[in-house]
Amino acid sequence: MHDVAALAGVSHQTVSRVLNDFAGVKPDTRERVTEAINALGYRRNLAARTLATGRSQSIGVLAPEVPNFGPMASLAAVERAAREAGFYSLVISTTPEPARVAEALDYLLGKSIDALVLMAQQRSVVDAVTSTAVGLPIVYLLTGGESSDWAVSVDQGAGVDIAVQHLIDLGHRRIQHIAGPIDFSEARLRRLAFDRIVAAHGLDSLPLLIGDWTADSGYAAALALDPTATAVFCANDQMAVGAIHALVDSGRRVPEEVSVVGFDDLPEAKHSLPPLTTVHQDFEGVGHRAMEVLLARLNEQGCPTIDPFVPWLVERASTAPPRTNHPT
Amino acid sequence: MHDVAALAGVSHQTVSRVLNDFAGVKPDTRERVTEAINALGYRRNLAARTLATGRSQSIGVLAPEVPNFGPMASLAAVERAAREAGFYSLVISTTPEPARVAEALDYLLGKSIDALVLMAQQRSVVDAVTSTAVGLPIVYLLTGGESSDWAVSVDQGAGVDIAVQHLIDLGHRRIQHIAGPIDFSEARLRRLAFDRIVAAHGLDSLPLLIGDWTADSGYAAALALDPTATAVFCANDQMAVGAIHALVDSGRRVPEEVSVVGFDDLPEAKHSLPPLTTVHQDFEGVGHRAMEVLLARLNEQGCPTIDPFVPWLVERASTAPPRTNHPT
DNA sequence: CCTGGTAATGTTCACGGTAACATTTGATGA
DNA sequence: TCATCAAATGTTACCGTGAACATTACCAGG
Repeated sequence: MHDVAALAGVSHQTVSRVLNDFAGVKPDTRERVTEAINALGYRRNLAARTLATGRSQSIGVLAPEVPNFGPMASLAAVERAAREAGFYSLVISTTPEPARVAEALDYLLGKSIDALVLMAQQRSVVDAVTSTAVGLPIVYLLTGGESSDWAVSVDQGAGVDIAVQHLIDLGHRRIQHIAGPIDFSEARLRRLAFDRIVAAHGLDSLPLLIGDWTADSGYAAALALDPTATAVFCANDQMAVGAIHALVDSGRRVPEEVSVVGFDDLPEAKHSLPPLTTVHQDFEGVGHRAMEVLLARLNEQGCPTIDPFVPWLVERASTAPPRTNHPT
Repeated sequence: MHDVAALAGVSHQTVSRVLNDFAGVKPDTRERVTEAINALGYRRNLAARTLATGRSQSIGVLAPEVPNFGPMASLAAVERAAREAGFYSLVISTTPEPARVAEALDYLLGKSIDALVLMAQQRSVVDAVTSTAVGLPIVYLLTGGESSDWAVSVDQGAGVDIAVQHLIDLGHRRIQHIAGPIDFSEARLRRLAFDRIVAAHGLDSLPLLIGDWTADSGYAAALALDPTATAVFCANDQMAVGAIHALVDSGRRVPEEVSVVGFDDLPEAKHSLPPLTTVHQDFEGVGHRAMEVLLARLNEQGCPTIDPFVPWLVERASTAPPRTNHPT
């Protein structure tokens, strides 16, 4: 910066003023400085800037390490919104072990982040962070609405309700659930909601199947499907795709013999065969909203209520009335 | 740090030595300092450290903004390998416009990154970077092997060859290609390789169809498929899935009437109906190798040859001999 | 012509670490 | 006992920027 100042014949502070768009710099001075900057290919040192100001103009994002479509879409939206607001995002992905979370958090705090977006699918991650983080605005994402303050979330219960209600409306009474890993908040919430609505309608309770979000695990789980079940509600689309494959492999037709519902509405869901009936979540909306909330918080504007996003049903060909109940 | 030093009754420099694991600190002094650190919840300021040392112990990663599975998998591998080597990764994703790329690069350089991993799917991005970046070790990823120096890549030509050869071996002679966006190096390379092998075998050249990597675009492209084509080679799995959907929708059976081959071998490819014959790429391997190369470069160890990864064919049910050529 | 005031610019210091060098401490052997 | 030397620790300067304050330039009005 001093080189630039020397070349432009001004002090380094004037250069700083030009860089930061301060008023009160004569146009021709400004131009001389700009020229010098370009001539020298000067680029300001952000570490020094951060050190001097105490702020880094960047928000930390603690993200899950497993790159699933949903979190990635939300993450991308967060990053875009951050950039549009003049912030850079410092993303660090971590597995949910407390030690790893603490380490990641240490790094982010050491980098003087101005705020934190916590994309935590597991309760343990939230706990690890809340026990550490201090004096920073935080917004929670993907927690399934468990922590109420400053949490942007999708109403999982509502999503499950419309999906299962759809099956019930079609006439299904033996519906089985393939859940995600139980340590995931979303998996737990979906499972609880499923149990609740099944009980509310007095349907038979079939054994719970558990997968790990992958299509492979959905395939494996569906092989163990109750032979009398006429419908499967899968906790995500990938498992649903795997389940359909398993059902077809074992000679059961979808949707004629077994209906399958997914959750997420991945871009590929509509091109699966049969096209997958599923619950649409606005991943990008969640990410975008999270940044809105965070910015409001940074500007000290109170943000009283954060309504959860309400997902909706996308009805496709993987669901149909059960044969057994409604013979043609 | 001075507070810590005061509490432990030593100088700040001794604290620094403890933090950096320097030899020559008496065990009990070290312990006192450690205690003081914990007592005060002290965390060192990385901006100051970076400013003082000139290095940030972090490598910048310029990644594409569209979160496709492949790049994401490679990215995750890069991050993991970086962390294992004691580096943090500073990921910034950008669209390919030169201005945006330059901006992203500016940010990374301003952050004093020690090296750069460039995940560039488009030539324009590579150009924008090479015209700017100076004095930094760079490794190129996903460029399809176009820039020869320090580029880690998958041999696209080999992948296309095995895929198309497979179709030819089955007896297909009218094979159409659904390519990705032509500004993507990978799309271009696959298309060129396809043209080459088709010409080499003297097969008929059918009109080129172009998609944008999405299943939707694959669906749209396949609707325009040549009626006489007996096989489609798609530049990625998502478009292949969309293509199968379109073919089935228009009453053509897969693989009985039309064979479909994809590229990438996404985790879901094997659960598509019919399971997708495709070319497997080792995305994680590429990411991992990129970091190996980068570390070797940082340590001034010459890294003479970087062999491209060779993809392989995964044969599944979406391909079969053509009916017309080999009537049963 | 001088005064007052504002716009433009310059000077100094601090941010929180690390590196280089300076100093103190403590053990060893003549 | 003291010289010697290495180990342990302390002191000082500096990294590149921005904030606060100091200064200079310039203009208008009495």
